[in-house]
Amino acid sequence: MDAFYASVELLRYPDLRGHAVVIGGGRDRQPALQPDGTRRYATLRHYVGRGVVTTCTYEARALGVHSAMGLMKAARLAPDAVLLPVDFDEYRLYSRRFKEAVQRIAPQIEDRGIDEIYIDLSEVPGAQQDAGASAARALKDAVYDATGLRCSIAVAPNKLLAKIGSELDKPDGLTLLTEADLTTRIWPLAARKVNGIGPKAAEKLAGVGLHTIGDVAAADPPWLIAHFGRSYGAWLHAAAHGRDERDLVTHSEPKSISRETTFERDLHAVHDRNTLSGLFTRLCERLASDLQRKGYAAQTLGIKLRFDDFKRVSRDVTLPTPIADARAIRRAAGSCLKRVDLSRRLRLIGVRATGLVPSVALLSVPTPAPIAHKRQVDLPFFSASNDGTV
DNA sequence: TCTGGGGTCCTAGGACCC
DNA sequence: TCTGGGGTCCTAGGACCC
Repeated sequence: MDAFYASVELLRYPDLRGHAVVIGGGRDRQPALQPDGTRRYATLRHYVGRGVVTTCTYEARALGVHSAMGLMKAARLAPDAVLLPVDFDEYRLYSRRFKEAVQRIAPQIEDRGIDEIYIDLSEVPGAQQDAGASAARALKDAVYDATGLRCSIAVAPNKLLAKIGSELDKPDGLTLLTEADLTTRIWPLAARKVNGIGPKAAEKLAGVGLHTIGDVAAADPPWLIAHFGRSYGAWLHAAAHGRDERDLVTHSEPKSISRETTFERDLHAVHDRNTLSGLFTRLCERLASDLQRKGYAAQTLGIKLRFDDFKRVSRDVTLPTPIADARAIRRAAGSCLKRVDLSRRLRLIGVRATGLVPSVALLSVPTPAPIAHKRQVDLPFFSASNDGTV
């Protein structure tokens, strides 16, 4: 989907169409309705805080603003850009709508987050004609009819090329790629355009003179393996040659559920003990409610901390029996916290549940093994969750 | 005045088991 | 005075993605 969050906001605030609009920040910045019926929007000018740009309109991008940029920096580049708060419930609603519209045409889809999917066209009637152009156009039309939103589609022999191709003609793009296009259209692109080559790998590649996908394709495979490891090196070679055998993944269970928060100012474990403790408890409560709502209990609980120097640590603990209630989560997370040196100020704290088991399965579990592993924390064997399950 | 929040996957070492 | 060869689970950290 093109500039997804921003485009959803434009449906709600059509008077912002054509303006630089940035979605991001935490605090409520809901546009105020004035007596004359017009809306008054907050702008980036004078923004103070630690928020980042989640998405922005193409007009804002033209000014140099992009996703993940700090709002303070964005404010310098585009002081008059409108700043809107994120509204995930609304985006999820539109996400469902566009995915359902696609699914009516092509039932086999792989979810890649709120605004992105892979679609298997191989069984879709008519998709083999004109290299998939009319099928792609039908999908774009269906998405627009269902949501009023534009998307960019690439039809390609595999997921790797489809993903690269979908970026080539944004916004409202339609790209058709075959293996014959590899050398002319893919190889000139920056290596970073490959899904799986991130900032670190791109920097390392550039350090040895490999800048484009074609550069990587031309590199000697044993050399790539020697420098990037057996698995990643071999993958780099295959990816640069447009090879990708991955199937569509149409169903998956969550592996982890987490909640985290960045403080408005850095907090110290001793000096800000009460504030920190309250925030920590609230995170555990939100995590517990997420787990219960989604029907999971966690075998392993962990914390994530980010210090004022941006260094990150994590600790986790595996429990004798899965838990989902806030008090047990708070206790387990608290035991993790005790294992960290907290002399530095904290910037972020997070709680994470892994080893997820469907909570219905817990009903048939017999008495948990009473022998405590040395790493296990001393916790009650049973924990009752809020919905009454044990 | 830097740098959100929610995820996945991989690696690597140590404990432990057969 | 020499210490195999598998395997799994747990923990910590890091790269990457949306």
